[in-house]
Amino acid sequence: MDDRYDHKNIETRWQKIWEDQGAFTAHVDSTVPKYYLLEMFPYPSGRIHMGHVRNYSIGDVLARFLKMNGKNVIHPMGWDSFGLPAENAAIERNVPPAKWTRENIDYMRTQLKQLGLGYDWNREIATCEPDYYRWNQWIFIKLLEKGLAYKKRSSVNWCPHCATVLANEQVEECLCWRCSCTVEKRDLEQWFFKITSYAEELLAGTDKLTGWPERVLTMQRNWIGKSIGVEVNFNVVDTADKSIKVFTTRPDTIYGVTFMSLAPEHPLLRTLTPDSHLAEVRAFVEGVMKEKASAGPGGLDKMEKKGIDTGIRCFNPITGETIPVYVANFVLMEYGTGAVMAVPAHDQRDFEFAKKYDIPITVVITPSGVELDPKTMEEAYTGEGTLTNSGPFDGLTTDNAKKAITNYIEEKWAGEACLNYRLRDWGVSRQRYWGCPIPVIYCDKCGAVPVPAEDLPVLLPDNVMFTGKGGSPLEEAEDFVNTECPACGGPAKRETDTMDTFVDSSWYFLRYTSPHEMKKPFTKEDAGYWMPVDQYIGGIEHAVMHLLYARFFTKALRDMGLCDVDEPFKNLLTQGMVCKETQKCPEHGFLLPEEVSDGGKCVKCSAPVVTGAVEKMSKSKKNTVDPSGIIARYGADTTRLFSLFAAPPERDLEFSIDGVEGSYRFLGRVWRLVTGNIDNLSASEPYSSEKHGALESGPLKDLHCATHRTIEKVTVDIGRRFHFNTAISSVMELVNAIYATLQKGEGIVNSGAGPAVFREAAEAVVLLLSPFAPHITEELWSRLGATQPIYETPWLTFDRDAIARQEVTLVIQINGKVRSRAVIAVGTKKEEVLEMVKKDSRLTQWIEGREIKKVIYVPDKILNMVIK
RNA sequence: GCGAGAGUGGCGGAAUUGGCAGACGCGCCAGACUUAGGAUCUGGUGGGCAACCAUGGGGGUUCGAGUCCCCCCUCUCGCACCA
Repeated sequence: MDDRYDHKNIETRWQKIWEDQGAFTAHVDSTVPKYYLLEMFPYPSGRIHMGHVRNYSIGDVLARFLKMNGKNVIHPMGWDSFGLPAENAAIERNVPPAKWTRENIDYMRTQLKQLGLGYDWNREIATCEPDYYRWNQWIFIKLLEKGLAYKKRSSVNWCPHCATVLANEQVEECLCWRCSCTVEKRDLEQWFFKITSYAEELLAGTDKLTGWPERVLTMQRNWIGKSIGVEVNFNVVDTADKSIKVFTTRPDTIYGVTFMSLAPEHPLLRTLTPDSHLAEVRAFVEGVMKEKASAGPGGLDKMEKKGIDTGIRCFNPITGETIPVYVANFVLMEYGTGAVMAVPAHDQRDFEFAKKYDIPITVVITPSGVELDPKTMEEAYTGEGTLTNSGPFDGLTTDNAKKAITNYIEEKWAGEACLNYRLRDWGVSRQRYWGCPIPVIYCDKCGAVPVPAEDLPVLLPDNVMFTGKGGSPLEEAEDFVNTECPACGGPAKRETDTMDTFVDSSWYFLRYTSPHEMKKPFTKEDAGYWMPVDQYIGGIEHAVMHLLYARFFTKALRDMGLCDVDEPFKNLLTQGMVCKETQKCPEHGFLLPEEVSDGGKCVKCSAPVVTGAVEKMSKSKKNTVDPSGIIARYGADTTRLFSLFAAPPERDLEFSIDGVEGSYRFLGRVWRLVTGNIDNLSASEPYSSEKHGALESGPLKDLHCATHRTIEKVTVDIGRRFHFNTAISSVMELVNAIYATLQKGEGIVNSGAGPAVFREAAEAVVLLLSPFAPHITEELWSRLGATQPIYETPWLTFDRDAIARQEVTLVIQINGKVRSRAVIAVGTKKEEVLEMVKKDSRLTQWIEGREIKKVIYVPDKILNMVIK
């Protein structure tokens, strides 16, 4: 008997069959409902990690399930293959980035195939290939024509270590998101995409994305940061036409303004500060700048609020009062107008500031029933209330006053209502080599000229030097830089910046629909059929940047007439992280498993090793697991099954080798169930009541019922809830039930309808398990005599009659405590149940001599008697 | 500080609509087969001798609460001087 579960053979064989037969090739077919399933494509870093395994296993379960359910599934895969690591490899190991990247892609593609993932590899794309990035450039030029791409000099975040510009989103608490070194400010000419033009639509869209997790939507709303308010001009005293513009969301408090605060970077400080205060203001501003630069991570919020009087005075346009203008360290130049009208009574920051510098506090909002006294107030009152000390507006509620005072300000030409967004335009320039060249040529006569569409792509030159000295290698590539002006033919120079790699990933899902199109990024027909992505799956780390940019691109492309979708991703699933416990030596820090001896000692110093917290797998914590090793030892099916069984997709997954063993054991159990009974199973066809007659009560009927219940549960769990862990557990239960039936006696499955019911159950196990463990199930399916592979086999439907029970166990409670159970016919009436209860000996001790005050009866479920 | 999510056996996790808490798996215990077992199969396994007690803690609603309401604690994530 050498028919053991040989995962290696089975998996390579079926992977070849799927590939040879083009099992997962997708074609447009308007007669079949389409389903676009997409997982975030990986950066080709060299090897896949457990996070990929999890992400792609989740996707593959859905792809296979939906295909079996009659959907025309498109399930593509590709490579987000521009980016820094390739360049670092070039600097450190002298490998050209293109070579390094392509080799990584080849290796990782093999790894993905080893997992048995059902991708349409005909649609594979790599963003670093010219036939992809030429369309990046094409779109860039379109954006330029539409006024959605522009260049401006601006202060940017500069990472000295990575020698590049970072987007705001790539800066976390003043540190570079990749290398964690302190980010500096630099002034550079940068290309920007005008995402702010779409701020309102991007925000409004968050209310329509009902298939997205609420927290992702919240993060995007926060990021867009819309606020409704007024810009108000405060005229400067002793000048004819100078004014300072402030932005406020609280026009209702304008009668309470007692001073104004400017950001230290505010340009008017230079021109308006009187000579008498100039030296003092300059010293203060310089001090604050220094402090900000050295504050480091999270330092800003800990900085003490301070400021000084600039000597400038201006008029409150509504009250006509003269107020002092301060410069304050907590006012942000980046937000609003960089100037704030200060209302100490109703803003906590202004309150603290006013207390510190003895500035008057005027109360203009009265909360209901409380009189505020500026002398005794200990904090600002920021809530709603009724206006007071506000001239004609006294007595209005805050809400009404906002509207009324805004109108009044507009009537007096003192300002206008406006919306303000925290969202900034998207800076896309990167001083890097391994990215998509920005298709612009600079000519002394004609200025910045876009490269004509027929000259695309602007190819990345491969004869460049990597010195690692900072700056872009493209700047040194003279063949690349020196060119002709497309407009006048004169000598000109190319833009040497490349695009942020988030540009690449902002439309790749559209390219998948027309991966071989030569004349356009994609065709309207293909996109029209396949888009939007029905289900997108990926990590929560992309909640803001990638997903917001992709939404922006989709809308911009729509407005260029290239496609008809408003939102690219209908449903979004953010999977949890893959974690594992860490091991730590007090002396040597985190340890690899091989650095821990059998006795739990550090191999370097013999100190006892502490098993630390369960944390996200990362190289620095030395708690990673290479999926290749797991696949080699246990097989792809086991690896997939484990990563789907140990936790629901959206939660974190804790890796455990014992759990992997458990999954492997289960597959072995399924294997033996089918192969060990193959003669019996082959001799029959699945049970049907017409052919085999109705089943009498007993083990066979129970097994038939369990089979159909499992079909129902797995169908719902995969299709509606994405709870693969419970789907798998219910298949395990069915397997247990089959074994238990076999245990009850050989005769049961050998005679009468036995073989048919057994076959039906075994087929259900194989088919229901197939999205999770596709190889072993294909193998067993063919051994069961199937002529059609599982991926072409329809999903199982369940028989309502088989599930319907004739009898149920009724729980009988006394005062809410379970005291007995009774098997009753479905639909038994309350009176009949009460009759039975009276005869139940387990209940007499509770009921006898007591008064039954109340009886609650939930048919077929529970009977609760309240007694005294 | 604001917002979101979570807290259930020794562990990962079930419980879909307020109705038997702990499915399924891991681990552990016992047994069977066996030269052997890290294979396989079978049984047991929240705590407590029991009545009973148990879903982070405390109140409440209800015949009945892991599930609903109020207060509090802890953890994770996101945002954070946003005017």
